[in-house]
Amino acid sequence: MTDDQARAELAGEPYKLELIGLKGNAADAAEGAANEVGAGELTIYDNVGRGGEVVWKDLCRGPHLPTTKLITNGFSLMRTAAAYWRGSEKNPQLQRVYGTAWPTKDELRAYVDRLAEAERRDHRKLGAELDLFSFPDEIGSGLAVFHPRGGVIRKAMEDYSRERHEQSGYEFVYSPHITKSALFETSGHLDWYADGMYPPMHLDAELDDDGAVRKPGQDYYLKPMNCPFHCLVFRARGRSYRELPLRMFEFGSVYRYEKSGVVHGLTRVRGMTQDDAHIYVAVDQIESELTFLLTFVLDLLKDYGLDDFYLELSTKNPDKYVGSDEIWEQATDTLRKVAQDSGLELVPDPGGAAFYGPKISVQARDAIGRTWQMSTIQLDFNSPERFELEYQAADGTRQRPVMIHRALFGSVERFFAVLLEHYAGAFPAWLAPVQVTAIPVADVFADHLDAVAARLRAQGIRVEVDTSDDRFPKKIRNAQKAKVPFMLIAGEDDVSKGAVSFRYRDGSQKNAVPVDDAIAEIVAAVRTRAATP
RNA sequence: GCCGGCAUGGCGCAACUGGUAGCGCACCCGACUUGUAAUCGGGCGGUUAGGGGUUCAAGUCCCCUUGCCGGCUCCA
Repeated sequence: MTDDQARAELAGEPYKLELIGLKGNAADAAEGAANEVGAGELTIYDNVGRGGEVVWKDLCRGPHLPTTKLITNGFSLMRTAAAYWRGSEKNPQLQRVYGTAWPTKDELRAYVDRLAEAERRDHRKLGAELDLFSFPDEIGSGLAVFHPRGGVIRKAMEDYSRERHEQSGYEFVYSPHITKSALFETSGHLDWYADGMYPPMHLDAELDDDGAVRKPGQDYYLKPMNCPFHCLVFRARGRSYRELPLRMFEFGSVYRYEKSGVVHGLTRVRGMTQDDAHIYVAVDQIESELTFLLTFVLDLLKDYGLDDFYLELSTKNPDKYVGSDEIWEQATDTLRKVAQDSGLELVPDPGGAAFYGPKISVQARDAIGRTWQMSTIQLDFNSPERFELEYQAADGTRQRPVMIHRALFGSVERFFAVLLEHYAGAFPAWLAPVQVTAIPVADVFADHLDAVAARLRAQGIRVEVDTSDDRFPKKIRNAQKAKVPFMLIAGEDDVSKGAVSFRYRDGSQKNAVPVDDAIAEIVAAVRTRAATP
């Protein structure tokens, strides 16, 4: 039908009238509205009740099912929520009702099961159950504390990361949590991202009795990023081309004032620690350094147990960038080449780049097939300029380095959450907060296990002997609930043979294992960093 | 930030249309000394997130604040 006919039919529906007005509008199509209204003829479908009467009618490109009876078996309403009209927060909100429809009841059930599985693995729930971390209200939204058990995991994660960075030629730096506003004026963050920062701490000016300024007032900010500090480290003395690539690494804690509605467990927080590195390279080193870096990143992620990746290439947002088009193009081409050479799937993300340069991000699929954005590798032509970074080249000229930002975990908190959900709390032995629980069948056998535990501890294994007043089956249950990878059990039989019974987290068991063998197996399992059933 | 929902001991929950907060687990004490996911008994613990209001009376009703959950938007 024509637009006018449609307007007449839907005269009482302001939003529908707006859609009719958008039909075929090229400008809106470019913004993604093309999916809402096609450019062809308008069609309106009548939705008919049991008696054949028209219950309501709606614009729809169609086609429609002749009857909803077809899907009543696999249909379920899931939830309701508010959504902005046409996806813009400037527009009014409408109530959106979410439903899901499947060809069969079984497929619906499978879908609902997947949701239930994701809920079972929810890191917020596991974090409380396993006593890993919490978000006390008194501290504030999006600000976590790690409990001892979570702290052990986090320390193991960080220790291994440090070890690998050290082997790969990174140097460790440290920077403060707050800084005068001047630093973020230089970096440009106050211009672009002041809204995302915690508001400043004002220090008032100090005046002499005669009113002269003795000490000017000052604004201090919590840092939302580490890069400006690293640039200052670079600039702290003259640099030579011989030092490049110069790789600076820091577990840097940053604070970002995320909007109240977006904080979520450990995956979206207001205070976090980034495993942040900034690499300063000469222009002709970009490609080789990126290749080296991507290999490093993927290898390390694999060691933490993620092995299913694809890459995303985020390119220039035409409304939000600095630097010349030429250098953007060149950098984007280099990133694309390195990504393609990796052999991984490459997905474009047009307009997704930061204002200062394009990036590659590594997306990882977890144990139940969900994807998480993990590491990012970003090129930055802007910061070296703003901070006037220079090095002396072989020919004696002064050159400007290019900066590469990269975070491998993204943030330690977020990576912690991803691993917690990936493993559903059953961390591999090297990360498990308690690696071995030793359980005597009766108190009299505890000495035997104490001796075994002492030997394990000497090898750096985290082991506890359960000498509580609980009865034996309860102790098994407790260790099982805590998802401890290995249980060593000793009763009369084991003690008389100088052995232990070796129970795994999956419930399987080997009896009469000589103590030496049990210790060797545990030490080996921890050192290989392999997943533990 | 926006829309909607929610907030009861550490955790999970209960308390009819307003009528002086209960249970399980955890924790503490005692008994039991046990062969593979919960031994028994006793006890501690809450001014019902915080503040204000309505009422003879508020966990229950109203308002504000804080926080959480589901989305939207955002994510340097």
